[in-house]
Amino acid sequence: MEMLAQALPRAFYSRDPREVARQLLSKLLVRSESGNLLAGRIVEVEAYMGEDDPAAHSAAGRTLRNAVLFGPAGHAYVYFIYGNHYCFNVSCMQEGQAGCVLVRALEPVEGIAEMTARRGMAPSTSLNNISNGPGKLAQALGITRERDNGKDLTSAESSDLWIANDGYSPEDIVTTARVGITKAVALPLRFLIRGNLYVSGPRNGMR
DNA sequence: TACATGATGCCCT
DNA sequence: GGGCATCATGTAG
Repeated sequence: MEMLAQALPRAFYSRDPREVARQLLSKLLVRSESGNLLAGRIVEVEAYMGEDDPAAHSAAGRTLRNAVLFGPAGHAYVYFIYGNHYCFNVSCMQEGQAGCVLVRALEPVEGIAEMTARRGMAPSTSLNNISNGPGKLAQALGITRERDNGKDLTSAESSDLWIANDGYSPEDIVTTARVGITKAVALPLRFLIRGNLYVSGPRNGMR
């Protein structure tokens, strides 16, 4: 699996977050950890549009925290939220323009025992409770702001975190409103694989 | 320097 | 289905 998988190039991310979001479905998010691989298939994402999107961290312009969003595409934007959780995003667009994709859920593929342990769950934990949410998947892959914010995701050689294409693509994509935000709540910018068992909470537009 | 808030998850009822 | 932990960041004062 890993041998055939190729890291997605920067050009993949250098475009509209809505397009990047849809194209990221079924790709692999991979962590290399002292010789071991932790990997999950991306099954749910959300697009954040930059300065025109009131719900985006970049809405009020560049700050110290969100600087990665204004840099080159294909880099990790990781932030700490609610005093407990990390959220993992990929920067999009050209340098100078914000915009990103939040990865909200993964289908566990590789290193499942390790991911389960990192989540503090029993080995018998159901597979669909390991990485079905942005905070959960960050914990499962050991993603933190300190370790990963700003990291280049386009190379498996120079980074221990990247996104790979192993040839899969979703049969059907469901589009819904985004989850957990208070501004621009109605925009249809959440995308998930139809019928997938590993997505977070709401499997349709209702919540 | 102080304060309000949040792209969540878990536990309780 | 609802309450709440917990803290980094940004903005106001």
